[in-house]
Amino acid sequence: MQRKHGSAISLVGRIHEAADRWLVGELKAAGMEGVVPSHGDILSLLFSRGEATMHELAAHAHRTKPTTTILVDKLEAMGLVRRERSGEDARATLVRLTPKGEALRPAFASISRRLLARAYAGLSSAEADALDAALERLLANFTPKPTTRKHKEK
Amino acid sequence: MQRKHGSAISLVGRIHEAADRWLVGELKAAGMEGVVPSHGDILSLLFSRGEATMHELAAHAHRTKPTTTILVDKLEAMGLVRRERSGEDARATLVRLTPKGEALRPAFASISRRLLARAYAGLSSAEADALDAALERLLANFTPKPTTRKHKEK
DNA sequence: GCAGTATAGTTAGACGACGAACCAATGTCA
DNA sequence: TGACATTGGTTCGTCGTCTAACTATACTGC
Repeated sequence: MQRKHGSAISLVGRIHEAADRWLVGELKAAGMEGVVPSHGDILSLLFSRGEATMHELAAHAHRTKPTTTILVDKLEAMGLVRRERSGEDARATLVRLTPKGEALRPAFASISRRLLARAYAGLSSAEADALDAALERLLANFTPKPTTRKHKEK
Repeated sequence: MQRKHGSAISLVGRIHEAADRWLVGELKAAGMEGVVPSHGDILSLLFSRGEATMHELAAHAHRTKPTTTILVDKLEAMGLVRRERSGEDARATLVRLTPKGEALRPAFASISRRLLARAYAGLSSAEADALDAALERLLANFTPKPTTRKHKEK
């Protein structure tokens, strides 16, 4: 009996951890010591949208609201973002980049680019596409709620 | 430039989390409330080897030694394993299954089997092989070079 | 208007994991 | 033989994350 396929889940866990470690190192090297991948997800939405509510940030980072509170607390303490009460809905908090946060945009873009380059290194374009498709499938296989939502963009 | 081909890292993180949640649920359903995937890695080595040192368990579970100490503490508190001082090397601790731990073997095998079935569901055998190969590649891409530990040149 | 419910966000407590520092036993070698 | 380095494990403090419970504001139907 040859070694059968079946290591995907274990590999996925290890890739996740290795990529996170790599990211933390790059962020630190770029002068963002203590910034962690989830902070990156927060910032990434702000870079593309300008402002966002805690709720939107949580959804984009795939983190819970309490976690998002803590993440934004830290970014605020680092002076990278600021909170602002929404005028339209007094319950909502709008988070926005400070100039200091905005200044990180290029470093972030560079790290993102290098992350992908490193991840897909050694794979042909076709292999990369097949990988993405297979991973989407795996995720769907483990996602409890079948949202039955069609992919609009693929 | 067509979009896409670049979500692998994000997907990997989400698959990892989703699979962990699924596993925790299955373990709980099998009467192992509070047992977590890393505990499963510990037990899995014991099922196949009979006994192991803390060091070996840590390596197999891809966890640090302090973490492994805590993991084994809990399994011991649950009565699933016991520690034993090694006769050959008084520094080493041998961990072994208790009868109660041994009794979990079939439930564990079932969960493992269903984990893989679920993960690879919807993929052909060729696709599954390609996925495994691509994931091995990704992991290698992020694994700090263990080979040349001398001066590195880029 | 107001009661009941839903939504935005925070606080509190728990847990898994890690790095640093530590102790104890073993190995090395002059 | 004895000093020093190495290895096996644990303790301590911290971090990121989660769930549950809480506050405050908004919405809805009568």
